[in-house]
Amino acid sequence: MSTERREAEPRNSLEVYRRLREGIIAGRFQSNERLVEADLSHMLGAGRTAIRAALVRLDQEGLVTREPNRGARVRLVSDREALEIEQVRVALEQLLARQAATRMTPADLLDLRGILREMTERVQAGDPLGYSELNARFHQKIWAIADQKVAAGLVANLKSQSIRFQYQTILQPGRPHDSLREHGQIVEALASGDPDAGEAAMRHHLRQVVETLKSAIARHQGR
Amino acid sequence: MSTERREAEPRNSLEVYRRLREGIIAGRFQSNERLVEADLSHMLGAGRTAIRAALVRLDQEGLVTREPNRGARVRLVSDREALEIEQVRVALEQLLARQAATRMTPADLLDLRGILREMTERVQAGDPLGYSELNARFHQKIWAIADQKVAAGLVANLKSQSIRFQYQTILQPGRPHDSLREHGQIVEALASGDPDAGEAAMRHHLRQVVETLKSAIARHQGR
DNA sequence: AGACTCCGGATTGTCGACATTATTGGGGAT
DNA sequence: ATCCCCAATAATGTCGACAATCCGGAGTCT
Repeated sequence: MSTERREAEPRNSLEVYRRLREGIIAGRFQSNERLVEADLSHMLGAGRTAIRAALVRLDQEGLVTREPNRGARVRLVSDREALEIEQVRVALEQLLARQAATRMTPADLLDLRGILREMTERVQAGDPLGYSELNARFHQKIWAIADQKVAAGLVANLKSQSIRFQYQTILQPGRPHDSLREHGQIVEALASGDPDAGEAAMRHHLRQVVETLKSAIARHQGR
Repeated sequence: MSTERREAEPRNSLEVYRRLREGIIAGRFQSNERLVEADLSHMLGAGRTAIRAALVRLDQEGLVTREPNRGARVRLVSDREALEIEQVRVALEQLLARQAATRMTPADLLDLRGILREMTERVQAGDPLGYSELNARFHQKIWAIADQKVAAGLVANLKSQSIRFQYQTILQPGRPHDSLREHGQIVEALASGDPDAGEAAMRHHLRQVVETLKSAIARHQGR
């Protein structure tokens, strides 16, 4: 068990949920680690009631698995499932890009170009982690433009589930360069206002991501 | 408050969850009806603890909304959101159809043709409700063939959320006939084993559904 | 009359205690 | 030594009681 000090009092169950969630996503728990209610209760300074409610939510959200009478653990998503998730992401982000193309304002375009410029800098600086961060912001910006809460919510949730694989693609040699080019194509397609073009550019980008992830996983397994 | 008799004892919280869920989907609660924990507790013969856990789950699932200190209600999905959900469904079912095309066995094809035949009978018999039921089975069969649990799970969940709109399209005059033809095209495309064709046929079908739903909602609002 | 305050009932949120269920480890029989 | 059974332990599941919060209405002041 970790020996972290007891954190400041949350006192309400929503706060507990947020902390646990954040902790899992940030990787402060081992994958598949058991989440014992009493331990968490002590660690977070909240009652078991709040912990339980949070675990139920996280279970439904897919970040945690709970077996009756056997407690909860951090959910370990398999390689296979990570690929499935990425394929769903392809489908959903196509929809979002399509919608974004028809709704984009000049201000949005400026924002996207700004992010793209920063991404270029990160690639030139050889900083894949910084690039990855900007990459996330890029896509989130598109979700915001598309204004489809349902799709955006699902994609965001899926992303949190597959967080363990987040650097599997961008750390492949040569990938940042290609990725950057694909993002440029997305911006241009969206700028044209053509939904089909936006969808196509996004599809092309994310299918590359899927392929890269596939080979990264295959290599990883053969080890 | 409803005056139903107290149902047989569930005693465990999973059972409570299932019953509540089933009750909401079956429409046994008014849309937007308050779900008072004490009432449900008495109605289902379970403790408030179990009720609470179930409500948390249903909240995360999108079937119920909970506001802090203000309790839970059956979630009312707006017309706008129903359209968003249907669009997401288009995206996901395209993926599923694409995958199904590459994985389908002769036995699967026979099953699909069988369902299609029954659907034809229902149309001829002028039985839109029976048709709707078979329609659901048709799509579920495709999900099973595709063997993509993530996508299938999301679609199923979305469907339960928009249950209130389930007959909005099929009850439109002329719609069963068109719908039947579209399903036939889907089967043929899948039979060819071509993923692009499968995806295209499904897209065509579901975009029709979206358009039909859109006009049904518009008509409904102008009333 | 209108707005404001404050009280009482109803409902949710939290806690601690207890019941129930899995797991683990030891002891004995074969 | 190996297997089986059972007790001890640890964790989860459930319940009842109490605290905190919200809502509506009566009463009051302007």
